[in-house]
Amino acid sequence: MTIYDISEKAGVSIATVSRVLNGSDNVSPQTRQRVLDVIEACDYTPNVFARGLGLNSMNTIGILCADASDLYASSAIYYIEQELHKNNYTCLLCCTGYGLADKQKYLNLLVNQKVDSAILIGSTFISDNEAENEYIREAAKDIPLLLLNADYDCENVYCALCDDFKSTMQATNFIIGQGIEDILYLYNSNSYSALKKLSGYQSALTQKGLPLRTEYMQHFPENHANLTAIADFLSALDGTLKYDAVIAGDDNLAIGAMKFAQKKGLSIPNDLSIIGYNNSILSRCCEPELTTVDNCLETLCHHIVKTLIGILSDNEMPQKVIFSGELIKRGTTL
Amino acid sequence: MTIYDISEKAGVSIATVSRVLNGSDNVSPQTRQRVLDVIEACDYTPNVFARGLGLNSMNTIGILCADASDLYASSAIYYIEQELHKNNYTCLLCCTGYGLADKQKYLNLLVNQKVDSAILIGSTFISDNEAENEYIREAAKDIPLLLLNADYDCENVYCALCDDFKSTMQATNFIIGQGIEDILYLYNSNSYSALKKLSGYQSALTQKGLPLRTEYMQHFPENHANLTAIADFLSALDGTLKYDAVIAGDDNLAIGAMKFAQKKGLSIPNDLSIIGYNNSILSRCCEPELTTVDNCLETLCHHIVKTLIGILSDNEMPQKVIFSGELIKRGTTL
DNA sequence: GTGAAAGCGCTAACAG
DNA sequence: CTGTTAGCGCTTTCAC
Repeated sequence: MTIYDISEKAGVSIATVSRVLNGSDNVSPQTRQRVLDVIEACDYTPNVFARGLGLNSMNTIGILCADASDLYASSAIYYIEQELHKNNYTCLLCCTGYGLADKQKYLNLLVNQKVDSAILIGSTFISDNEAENEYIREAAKDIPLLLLNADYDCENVYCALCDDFKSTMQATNFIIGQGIEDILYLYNSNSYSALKKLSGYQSALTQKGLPLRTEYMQHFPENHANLTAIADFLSALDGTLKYDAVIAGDDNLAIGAMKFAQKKGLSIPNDLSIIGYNNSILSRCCEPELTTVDNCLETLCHHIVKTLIGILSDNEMPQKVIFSGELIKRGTTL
Repeated sequence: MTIYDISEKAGVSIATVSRVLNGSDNVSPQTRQRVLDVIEACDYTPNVFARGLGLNSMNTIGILCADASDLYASSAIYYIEQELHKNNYTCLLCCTGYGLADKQKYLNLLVNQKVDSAILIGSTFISDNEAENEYIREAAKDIPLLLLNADYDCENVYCALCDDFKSTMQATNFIIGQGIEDILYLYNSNSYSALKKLSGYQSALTQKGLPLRTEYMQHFPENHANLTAIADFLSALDGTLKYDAVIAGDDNLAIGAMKFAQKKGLSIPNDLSIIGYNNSILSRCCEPELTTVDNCLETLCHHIVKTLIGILSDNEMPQKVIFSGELIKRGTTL
């Protein structure tokens, strides 16, 4: 069933059918209805490939994430897909992993697949080593790029992010406000956003006249889904370092810290305060529940899709929007 | 840059370029190399839409899930995407939600998008009310459908599943073996797989001569991501029902039961044993860690993609494969 | 082993 | 308001 069949049955030309299909005004109501009836009767749907070839677009948006099973990414994917679907876009999903070469390959693949745009989830796609961002600049020459929770200044690249610096600073201040000065910062990535958080931690300490001690900023080098490994990592540190609170770069790390504390017999929050980040489901499934930062993921996702639709409709859109996170106080802090 | 440009620069016809591009044998080594050099030099990539139009395929597989942020779905998506990518397929992701109408619309959308096949994640897509599966049969007329953890007998529909009946029966037997007879079964869905689990629970009881009491099979009607609501649900039941163990249809529900127990001051597993399902990250982030069923998701995903590739290569493939789950004993059982 | 040419099914000038 | 027609860029017979 093609546009030719429909045009024949409706007694019009294919151009008219195409007009009806694309909602053009230049069709008389009667003709339009006749065509619509035939389309309906035949249950006809235009061939998307032919349409794509003609329009040079298939209304597809690429979604890039390192790992779709990661809690942050999977929630983002869900929100984004919902919104894109409402706007008649289809989602091409790619899980790149954390290696630069694969990120490049995948983004390039999306460009070649002629997606209308790509959304990159998480700051892992932006490095503080500018040379490693070359692939972003390159892709942005072809399609608009939307970064979720990453900050990068480049033409045709749009960012929506949570102010991780401020949130982490607030979290740290909250701990300091309770008279705790020995605070371990635990992180897992060197992405832009991870470094912002770290720097928020540092600023809070500095502002209060507390010393910056590098041994109190620990980088956990493995996958944060391995909770036991996180606990073991802290155990290995034990004895060398004395601290009364842990601020973690994400909820997984914080849960790892809880496991460490439980193994060591520490009472939370009395002996050890813990703050996570992301307000993921993990923060609600432990006991006590985890104090964490809500980085307004849903808001960010809605915003990013709205921006995307704007761009694709040739509207001028802001290149960067920053939302504020919120500290959710639960049972792991006093 | 089109195939015409390449053919011109290489001094051959477009047919020859096309042959090189598609790995046809009928090209002399010298010509092939000359063409490849030009392609390389120009960084040329064929237009996917034109290719799609000619071949009636863009090497795309649809992935359907109810909710991509669900732990089970997000892991499945990750595994599947990896495998498909290795086989040069691209993934179109759709999150349908749990309503039948939306599932239908989305599956139909995928067919119209001319995906080569669709993978449906989770048994939510199959109902025990046969009329509601009509959309599956319909779509299967156009493209092969692969069901992950659902069982449905229909031409062009292939299933890979974990034997949820057996696993739940084993879990129940394990509890009974500890002398516990009052076992609450908590579930959240009426999907095929959910009913299989329930029936595994029942069979275990029956085999041991224990009574089947409907009030001991509780259906939690809300979203299982709301852990507090699960705990509240059990609290509301409190007093009307006496039980010493909870077997849950998934880890979320089990965590909800843990929260209930903790609120009530019950000691786990001494006062209450709890078993979850899926071996998700939730099962490892609580204290004590959750005894749960590993339903070999990764294996299922690998298998399903292998099957898919086989089908698309016109090989005869098994329509149904069943793997066995495994009870992972952790701290919430004796 | 290679080229010419006819599609694939649609969109969008352009003409009327 | 409607029809004719020329692409879009590729695959694939069919000749040579």
